[in-house]
Amino acid sequence: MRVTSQRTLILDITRQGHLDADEIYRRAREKEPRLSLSTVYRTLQRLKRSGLVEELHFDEEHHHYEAKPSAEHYHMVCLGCGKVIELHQPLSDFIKKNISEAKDFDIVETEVRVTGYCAKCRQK
Amino acid sequence: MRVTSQRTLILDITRQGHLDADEIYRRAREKEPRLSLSTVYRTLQRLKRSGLVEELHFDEEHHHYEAKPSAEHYHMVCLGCGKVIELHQPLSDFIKKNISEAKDFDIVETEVRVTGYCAKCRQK
DNA sequence: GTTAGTGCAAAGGTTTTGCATAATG
DNA sequence: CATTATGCAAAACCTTTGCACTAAC
Repeated sequence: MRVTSQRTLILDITRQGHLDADEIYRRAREKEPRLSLSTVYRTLQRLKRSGLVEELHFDEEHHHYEAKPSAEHYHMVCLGCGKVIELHQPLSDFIKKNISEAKDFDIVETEVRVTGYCAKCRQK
Repeated sequence: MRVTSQRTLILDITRQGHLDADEIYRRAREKEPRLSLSTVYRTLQRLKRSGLVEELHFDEEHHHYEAKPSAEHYHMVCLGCGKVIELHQPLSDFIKKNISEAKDFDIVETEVRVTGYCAKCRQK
């Protein structure tokens, strides 16, 4: 896998949080205006396969991406305002113990997505 | 919300497992050949909002849907063969206790998606 | 130099929308 | 009968692909 300026840039941007492909594209073009959207998609796929980037599935029609974080965390999506809150409670130990033993399954990744209402939206 | 033959049919099919919109469409047309794909999409959205149907996010580019099950369960997706295994271990109690207290968040739904390799694919 | 990656434009697939028609309560 | 849902066709949207060109190793 070759190191190109585009790949470095995209991976860097991916560290800014959970962004969708188009947002990554827009931010990347500020630094490298000739970058194409296809390269963004191709690169994200590659980074995902090589395990550097995680693909997230919120409730919207498209995916979001973020650099695979060193510290395990999950996401809560508010149905009221769309805000995404990061969850730093580790769950994977619990899930792994509970599941992989019982099911003989080799877990590579765990995504936990909780939807509901945040404190502010609950009041309304 | 009106009860129409299309809605009843779609909700019924949704009970056959986690299906994508197109598969639901194909199965539904066997019984009601004049049904349109737009109705399938519109109906799934409505059923989702009213809480009767759950939208699942596997690794593919499109969503899957299933009737909200009475018994809590989650999904393991095998990266080797694509098989989806249902997980009947309840996690939500653990998650709720761990999360909603700490974060003041009102949980409506929890999706847990585990990816990895099933017993067969692990051997290869 | 050979191979892999990029940009561009075009195609592919899925989902949404506008509008006239049909069906529900 | 008023209102909501449907079917159809077209549009919108996101993502992928083919190909000639460029850059990395």
